[in-house]
Amino acid sequence: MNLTTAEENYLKAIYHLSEEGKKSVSTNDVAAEMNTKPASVSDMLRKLGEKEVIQYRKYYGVHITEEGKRRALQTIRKHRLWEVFLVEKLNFAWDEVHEVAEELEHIQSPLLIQRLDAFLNFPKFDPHGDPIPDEYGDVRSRPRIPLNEMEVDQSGQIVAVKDSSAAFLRYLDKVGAYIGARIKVLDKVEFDGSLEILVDQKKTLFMSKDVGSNILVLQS
Amino acid sequence: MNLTTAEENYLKAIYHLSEEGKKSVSTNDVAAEMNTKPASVSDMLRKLGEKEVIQYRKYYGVHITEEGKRRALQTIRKHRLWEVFLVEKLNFAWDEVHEVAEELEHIQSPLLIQRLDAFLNFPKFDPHGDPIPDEYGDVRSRPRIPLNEMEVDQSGQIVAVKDSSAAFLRYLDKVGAYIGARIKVLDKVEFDGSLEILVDQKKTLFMSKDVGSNILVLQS
DNA sequence: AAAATAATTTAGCTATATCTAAATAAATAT
DNA sequence: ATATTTATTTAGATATAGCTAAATTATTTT
Repeated sequence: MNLTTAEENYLKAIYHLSEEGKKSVSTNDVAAEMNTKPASVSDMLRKLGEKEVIQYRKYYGVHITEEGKRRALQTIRKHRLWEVFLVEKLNFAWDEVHEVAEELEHIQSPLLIQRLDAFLNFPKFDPHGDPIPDEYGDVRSRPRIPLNEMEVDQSGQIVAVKDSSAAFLRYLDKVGAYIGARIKVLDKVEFDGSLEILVDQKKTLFMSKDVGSNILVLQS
Repeated sequence: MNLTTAEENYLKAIYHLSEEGKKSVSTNDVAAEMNTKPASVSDMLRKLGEKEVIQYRKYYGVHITEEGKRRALQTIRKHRLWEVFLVEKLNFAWDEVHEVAEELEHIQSPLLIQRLDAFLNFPKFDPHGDPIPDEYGDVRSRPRIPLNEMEVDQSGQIVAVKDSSAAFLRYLDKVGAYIGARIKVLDKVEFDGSLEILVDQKKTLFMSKDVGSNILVLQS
């Protein structure tokens, strides 16, 4: 049984919301995430329930099923592989890839994805540092902490961002930070939690606690 | 004003039918080409007429407009660039690419196509030997003749096929012919027009007149 | 020129995916 | 425990893209 593009997008949104720890995901949550109206969501939840990728009880929100999770992870896998392709092969900036990947992820061809994966040399993380699920939906994530929770003198590598809005990504680019950059915490201001960071053993960078909390670091 | 995926597909079909020399393209022709019913075509022609990519007079078929031609060629350009990508980078066989390219051609991102074009080194022909229109819809085609119209002892290179059905492409693969192969006509049987061909200065190949008429050759 | 046939269009239906407005259920506050 | 507020669903639209069956127009045959 196949899902339409719209259904795939809803399922992906429900998967992401489910991962945020809540027991169940509400109609309103989904509407906010998808930028649609709750009325449209109700209808879609009924359909997804019938297709058994979610468990839906009217008025009480939804739970994603195992089958639903599997399918959402397939879509996420495709999205992230295309992002790697766009950045590494077509020289897109990492803040330009999301929209296009959002379209590419719905192309139906298991062979295409297999070949793309091989062509890209089986990448394990996308350009934002998010892990790429394997064919079976397994994800190997790296242990990572927000930059602002590191101690002075500790070092690591930027591997992901929490807020991947275009605005934030552009900001990072501007100040010379990027996924993969090697960093060291030079100073933490006790008063406001702002940080002084050494990037790639060259540049010194000042950032607010807020910015720091949006940057995830693999410690070394 | 944008076209939907379905509208793009109809327009492409109308463009191809228009190229076959007829003055105007009929509803039935389009229905046959698109595997839909004439009733559905009537409706779509009305819409495409309103969007001014075709000129539509009820009961008298359609003419594609300049704007329509420009748009059809953009879609064809995208389709053929993706085919090159699938064959050259992802190692697809040339008889496996059509379906996937049919989906990929509808991704909306001028930047993507620009970058893909550059990544592929600005190819001028797709894996079937068909020319790739440039950004402005200009097409440079090579003069080419059907293999069965060549004389004995003449040489050339296979650059395209007329019938690009999967069955025919598989047949060619099986017998060791391919786009790009250098060939020489060793013999033509007067009785039935069948041919004896030397492929890549190594293999000898016998083929019927029918097969020969489906293979297009750039003479040298 | 009328009749028969073929091509095309229209009308009305289905399915998807959205919306607004109204109705209803659940949660919260008094 | 009742009233208010919030969340959710239902009902009824709209738009796209397809279908069948009936109606209409164009073409061909006699």
